[in-house]
Amino acid sequence: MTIRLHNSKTRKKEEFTPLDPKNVRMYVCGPTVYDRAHIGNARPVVVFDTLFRLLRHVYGADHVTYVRNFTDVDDKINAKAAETGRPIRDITDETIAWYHQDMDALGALRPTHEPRATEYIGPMVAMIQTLIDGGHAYAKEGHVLFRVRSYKNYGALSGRSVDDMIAGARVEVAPFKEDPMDFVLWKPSDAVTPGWDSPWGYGRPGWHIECSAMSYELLGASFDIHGGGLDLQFPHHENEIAQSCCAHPKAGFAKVWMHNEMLQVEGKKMSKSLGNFFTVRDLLDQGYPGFLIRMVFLMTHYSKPMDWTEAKFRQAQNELYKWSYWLTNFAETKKQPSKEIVEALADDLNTPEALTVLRTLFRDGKYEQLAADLKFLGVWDGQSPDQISLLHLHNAEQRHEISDRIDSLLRNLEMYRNEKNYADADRIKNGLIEAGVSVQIGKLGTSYELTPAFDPTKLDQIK
RNA sequence: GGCGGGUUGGCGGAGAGGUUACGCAGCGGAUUGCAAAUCCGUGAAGACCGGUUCGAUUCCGGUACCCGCCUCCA
Repeated sequence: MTIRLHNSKTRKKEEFTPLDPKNVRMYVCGPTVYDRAHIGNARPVVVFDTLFRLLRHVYGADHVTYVRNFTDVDDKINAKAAETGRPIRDITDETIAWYHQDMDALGALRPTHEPRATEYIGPMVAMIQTLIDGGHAYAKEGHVLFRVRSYKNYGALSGRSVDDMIAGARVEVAPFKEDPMDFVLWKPSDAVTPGWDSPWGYGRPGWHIECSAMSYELLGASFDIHGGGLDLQFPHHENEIAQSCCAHPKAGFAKVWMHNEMLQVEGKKMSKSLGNFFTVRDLLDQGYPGFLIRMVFLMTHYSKPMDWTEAKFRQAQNELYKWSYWLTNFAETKKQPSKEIVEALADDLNTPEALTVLRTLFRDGKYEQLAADLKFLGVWDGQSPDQISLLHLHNAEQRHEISDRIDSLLRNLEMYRNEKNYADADRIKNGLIEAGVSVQIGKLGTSYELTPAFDPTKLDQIK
């Protein structure tokens, strides 16, 4: 099995060859933990979880190490602490727990390691010292700055030159900077901001150094894949490369860089002011099942901008709903994923192609394989049609009541049909259809399915 | 202003220099008391302008529009 991945660094699709097939190593930039993850935050999680699943399948579950960090020292967290009066650790612990709940719901496997930045201050300080010793960084006025001009390849990842960026003239020019593009490795803290003692005084790390330090500690100076959202390509990843490559000049740092494109909502950039901002938790609470949210993500290739729309969700729901009727016996299947689905993912994570594979399996009646492939993708894990369609019904008691009500209506419908009283039969049938219940009248009897449009309140209007 | 990406049929969305993507919706048929479901069949595209080529939606250049980053908002 050959995996091919688009490498942002070379801008080409390349054959993936692990440095060590017994230990394939991937690092993905994780969240800053100050609030619930929004829907855009979830895209890289699902994208790289899909890659994680593929790598585990190809190289073996015990031969893949996936690291995703938690940034738990950050000015947004400090601001939240100041605003609420709560200790920082409370806020970050709570947010991490939320993150786990929400991402678990999307079917994302937990990474092998989820390091917190605050637990790696020592390695960060050590790396900063190495950079200073090597002439790549300098301390000034309690700050330590990375000397961008000392790394000749700076800008290679994002296709920019230092001179072009300065011409853009939007960089902060602080008096303690030798060059406007130099960025902070360490900055001073006051009495109310979190800080640690260091050779340069009491302070806290800049944003970028944590990923360089933690990837080094957990994956080594060279590893296979580094991922994250496209928005991180510059400056974050560019700075990571500069730091890591200058601190460990003989190593290659990440071989393959992968960036997922951004997410929009109903055709617009998600923003609080447009009112199209929502969190994963908002969707889950409204009854959008996590596995369907995941399926919506898989409908668009990771390298393309993705639009979250209600219509797209409905499409995913309808499709999975249709399939789920044939999968009830295969909830526990141990069948391996099909060659076709693995090949689709191996081709630069072509998840839309993977969905086409699923449709072909369905069309050909290969239901157990369909179940196995859905499980492999993390899109379905034995959910019944009702769990896919009953959006707003969470409690079993309600469900039971509704099911009794529909059964009773169907008994009346059958009675009228036996009497050839088609007027009354149609009245009930149309009422059920109006309520979003799909009615099937066959020679052997009458049955029904709840469609995604099901609205229980409309059942009461049927006389 | 600088850099990067995108633009495919009514909608979603891929691959491939030349042969049906696929799904949804539509249309026709089988079936049905009528429907639904199912099955069979079917129309529909490649932003615009040039270039390369025997041939381009697929390669190259330009234009328009959209998006992202350059501002520690993913």
